[in-house]
Amino acid sequence: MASIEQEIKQRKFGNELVKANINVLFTANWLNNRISAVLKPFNVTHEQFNVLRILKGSHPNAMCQKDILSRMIAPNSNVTLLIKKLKDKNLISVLQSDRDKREYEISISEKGLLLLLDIESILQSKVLEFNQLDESEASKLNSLLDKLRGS
Amino acid sequence: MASIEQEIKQRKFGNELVKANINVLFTANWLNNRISAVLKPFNVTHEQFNVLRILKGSHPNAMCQKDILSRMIAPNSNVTLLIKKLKDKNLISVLQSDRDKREYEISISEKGLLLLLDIESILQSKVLEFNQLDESEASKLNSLLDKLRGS
DNA sequence: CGTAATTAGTTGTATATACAAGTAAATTAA
DNA sequence: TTAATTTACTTGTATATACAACTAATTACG
Repeated sequence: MASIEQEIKQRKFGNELVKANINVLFTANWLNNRISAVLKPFNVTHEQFNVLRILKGSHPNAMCQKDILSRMIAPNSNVTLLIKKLKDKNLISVLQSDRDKREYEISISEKGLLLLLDIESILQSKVLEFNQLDESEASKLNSLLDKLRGS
Repeated sequence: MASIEQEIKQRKFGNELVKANINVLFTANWLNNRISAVLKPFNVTHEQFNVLRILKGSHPNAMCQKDILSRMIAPNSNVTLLIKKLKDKNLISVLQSDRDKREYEISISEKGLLLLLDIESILQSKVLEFNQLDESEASKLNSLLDKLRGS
C-alpha cells in the first residue's frame, strides 16, 4: 500500500485540502471494495448489509422505511427496491402498519440475524487485518472527518 | 452539520476504528453528493470529471486507457464506455495508436479544457465554502487516511 | 519461425443508482 | 367536514456499475 500520490500516480496536489478531499474519496472506494469482497460470497451488497445492521440495531423493534433511510450511510438508493431484495432473501420481514397504512413495519428475521453474525466475524478480522490505526488515531481521524463536513 | 453519530443516528459505535471506517464511507458519500451537484449543470458525472482532470494533467501528451485507469479515484467503471461518453461530447479526442494498434491515444480537447476551467473555479469556491479544515489539519487527515490503508 | 501467453481494449448482461413523477393515506385548516 | 397539503412509499426510466467472456494485437519462448 502507498500514499495517495503514489496510489493515483499524481505528482503534486494544489494543496493539502484538495488532496484530502481526493484522499477521502479514494480511501472510501478502497474500503468499499474490500468490504464488498467480504460480502460477495454471502450474496448481499454493501448497502443491503448496512440496512441489515441498522435493523439489527433496533431489533426486536421494527422500523419503517424513512427511519432506515435516515440511518443509512449512502441514503441515495431506491430503498423500496432494496427492501424488496432483502425480503426476497427472507432476511427481513415486512408488514403493513395498522397505525399508519402508508408505513411498513420492517424487522430483521432470524435468518438475517444469523447471516449478520457470520459476516461480522469475518469482516471484523479482515478490517483489523488492513486497518493500521490505533484507537487514538482513529479518534483523531473521526474528529477531522466531522470537521471537514463542518461539524 | 453534525458528528457522524448524529448524522446516521447511531447511538454508539463498537470502537473508534469501526466508527472511523463508517465515517470515511459517510464523508465520501457526502462529498460526492456535493461535487456531483456542482457538476450536474455541466452535464458531466463525477468520474467523467476525474478523467478530464487526469487528461489535463498529462496534456498536451496523450494517454491510453490503462494509464487513465491507473490514475482514477474509483477505477471500477467501464472505462471504454466512459471514454465514449466524453468523446461524444467532444471533450476529448481518441486516435488509434500507430505504435500499438490495440491502444488509443486519448487527449483532452480545447472544449474539454475550457469546461474544466469553468467547473474548477466554481468547485474551488464551493469546496472552500464547506471545508472547515486548515492546511495542517488537512495534512494530518491525509496521513491518517494513508495509514488507514496501510501506508 | 510458429505457437503460447500476455496485454489492451470491447461487448454483453445483470444489477444498482439517481431521480422525476405518481399514488394513496394522514394531517391541517378553512 | 371537506378540500388542500404533507407524508410515506412506489413506479418508471435513463444511466452507471460490476464483472465475466470475448477479440485482436503484441510479445515471449521452444
